[in-house]
Amino acid sequence: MTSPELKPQRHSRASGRVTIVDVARLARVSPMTVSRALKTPALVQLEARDRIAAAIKQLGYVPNQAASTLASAKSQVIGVIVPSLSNSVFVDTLTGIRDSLNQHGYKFLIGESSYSPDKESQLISTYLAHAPDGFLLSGIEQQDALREQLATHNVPAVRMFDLNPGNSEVTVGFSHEEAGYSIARHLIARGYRQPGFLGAQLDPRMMKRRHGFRKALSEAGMNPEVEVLTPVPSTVELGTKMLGQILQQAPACDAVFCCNDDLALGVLFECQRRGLSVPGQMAIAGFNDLPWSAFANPGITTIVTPRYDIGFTAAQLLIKLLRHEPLETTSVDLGFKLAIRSST
Amino acid sequence: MTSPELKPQRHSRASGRVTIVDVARLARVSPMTVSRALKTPALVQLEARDRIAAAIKQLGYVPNQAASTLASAKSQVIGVIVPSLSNSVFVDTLTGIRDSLNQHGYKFLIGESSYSPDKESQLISTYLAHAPDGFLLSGIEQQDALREQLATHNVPAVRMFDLNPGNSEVTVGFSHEEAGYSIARHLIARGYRQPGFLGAQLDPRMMKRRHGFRKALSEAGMNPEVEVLTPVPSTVELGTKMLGQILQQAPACDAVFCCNDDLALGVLFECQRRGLSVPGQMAIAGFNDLPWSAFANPGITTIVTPRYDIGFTAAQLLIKLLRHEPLETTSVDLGFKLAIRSST
DNA sequence: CTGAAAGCGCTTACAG
DNA sequence: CTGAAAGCGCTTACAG
Repeated sequence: MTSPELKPQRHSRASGRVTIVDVARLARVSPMTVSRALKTPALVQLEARDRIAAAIKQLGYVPNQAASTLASAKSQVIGVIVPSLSNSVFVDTLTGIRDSLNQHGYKFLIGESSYSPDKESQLISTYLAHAPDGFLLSGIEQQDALREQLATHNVPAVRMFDLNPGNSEVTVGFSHEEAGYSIARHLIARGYRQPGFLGAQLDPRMMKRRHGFRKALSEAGMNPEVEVLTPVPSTVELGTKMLGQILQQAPACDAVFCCNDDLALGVLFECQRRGLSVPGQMAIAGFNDLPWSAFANPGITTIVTPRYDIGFTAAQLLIKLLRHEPLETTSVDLGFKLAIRSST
Repeated sequence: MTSPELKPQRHSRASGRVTIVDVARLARVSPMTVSRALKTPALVQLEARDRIAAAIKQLGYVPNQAASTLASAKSQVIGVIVPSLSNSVFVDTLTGIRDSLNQHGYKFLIGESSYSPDKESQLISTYLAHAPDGFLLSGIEQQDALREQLATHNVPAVRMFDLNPGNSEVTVGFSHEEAGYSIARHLIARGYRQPGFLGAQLDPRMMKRRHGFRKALSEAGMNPEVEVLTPVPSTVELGTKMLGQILQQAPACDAVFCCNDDLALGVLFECQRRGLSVPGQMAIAGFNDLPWSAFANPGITTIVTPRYDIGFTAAQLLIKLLRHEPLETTSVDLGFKLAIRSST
């Protein structure tokens, strides 16, 4: 006969995983002391610390982040939303964010909004389930519903790539309008008579660059209406097509400002194909200073954007917010640089 | 006198967050039924389901992923490690992974190993704290310690970008050696006498492409020793420099195989600058078919790699593994295509 | 400097 | 189809 005391065991849910309790037992301390040794070692006696370290190593202990998040209501995760990963501009920003967050033990979840406000809101809803400590968002044109959602969940956010003076939302970027303005001023100073604008994607920041560009032309008494706009993403291929389109519209066009360098590269290739000398018959200016721009033939005049620094600075500001440290300003202008090269 | 029963409340840790209990109360069901309505709605009566949905909406309830992960030991998170995010090849793979995982409710953590096995192991250790359900790794040359770690934690992994026939590790990619071989065969068939090799990064897959390239030259009785190798990452700028280096080493070199298209673009610009006609005086072949390759002037001959499909397929296989479904094969060869254009 | 108790918000494993 | 109880592995809030 089997013992009637030997009931089948209920609720056996052990994951087999090594836990803080196992480490504590081996190191002959309480679980609480192991937790302290990991988070605030200064509060734990050196001897105990050594025994704990040895036990962790021997057992191959890895802390369970889910348990930590649940108990502390802090996830050490930052949600990052960028418009696109195919655009190396945003990858550079992610690198800046990573370099900044890694120093402070934060991880990040990367989301790609494809420039869609709806998708951005949706991603943020999904990420909220992971209880992120904060968000890094792209642009300043978020939907009201999104603002409410962030406020309800009490999650701080920093906006990147634009400026937002006079607004309480923390923003890190530069003035796209001024950048477009300065390209136009440069082309005017060089003596081009009919500069045109090539715009893709048509996101808000691109439209601001366009606005600055048109403003400078108008101020100089020149025609600001020479342009080709399309909502599709900018690529080299698109640039090759847009050159033909703008020349058809304005045969006298002698310079183009491309809203991104990949468009500019496409224009350059197409000029070569058509036997148009650059900058003699067609000047080309781009935007962002992508890695190849300086090495093209000829080198492409462009706006150097501080995208790595935008990511790094935005992350630093977010960490300050999380620590409730005071900020000097809510709108950080990192500026831009006009790089004049042989294409204009 | 104040009542002696009114003790100060201990252990008040309420986060203020809306929980499943709040939803349950409002919907007049148990928390368990709310949980079921979310995960397995078919098991919940339609009326209850409607009341729960209304309560969720009214309260703005968002499930706490940390609590779910802790209770179920399933995180719905996949760890993805790629060598580099600056290389658009891997970004395309991430897009494929995303398209595949999103269908099944998984999120993913992206790590960048910078082609370093040490960094890869380190990232995986960090990610293990998040209890990922699985990993998608790049390459087949992982360290033994890493294999052990994955085995200990019982986390399945799929390798990407290479082949691994006869091995039990699941791998999705194509043969880099065959790709290098086919580029060499093409250059030989076109009549080039002294093809050279330009290699950057020197990662294992690049070395396999080189091996295939050299093998074809040797078989044809040609000199396989014309090459420039450097461990730095491939860029357009690097390509402009490497052309000079290989011409110095072998002035008769009349064709180059670049281990990546950005190198090829740099070579093209430098040829233009030096007045070398392409392909007349110098033929150029690249690798990967980056977005601009077809639109350069001339279009660049290259190997079209199935990088989106690699990501998509690898994620599909991982999901099968997680569901303990049988796989037909452990090494999936997605192949490659030789795109012959005007540069060769 | 250390530890016992309680709780974070879910899901598992039952029982009905 | 539904629910009460227990537990996942940590950290908080005390008390010493």
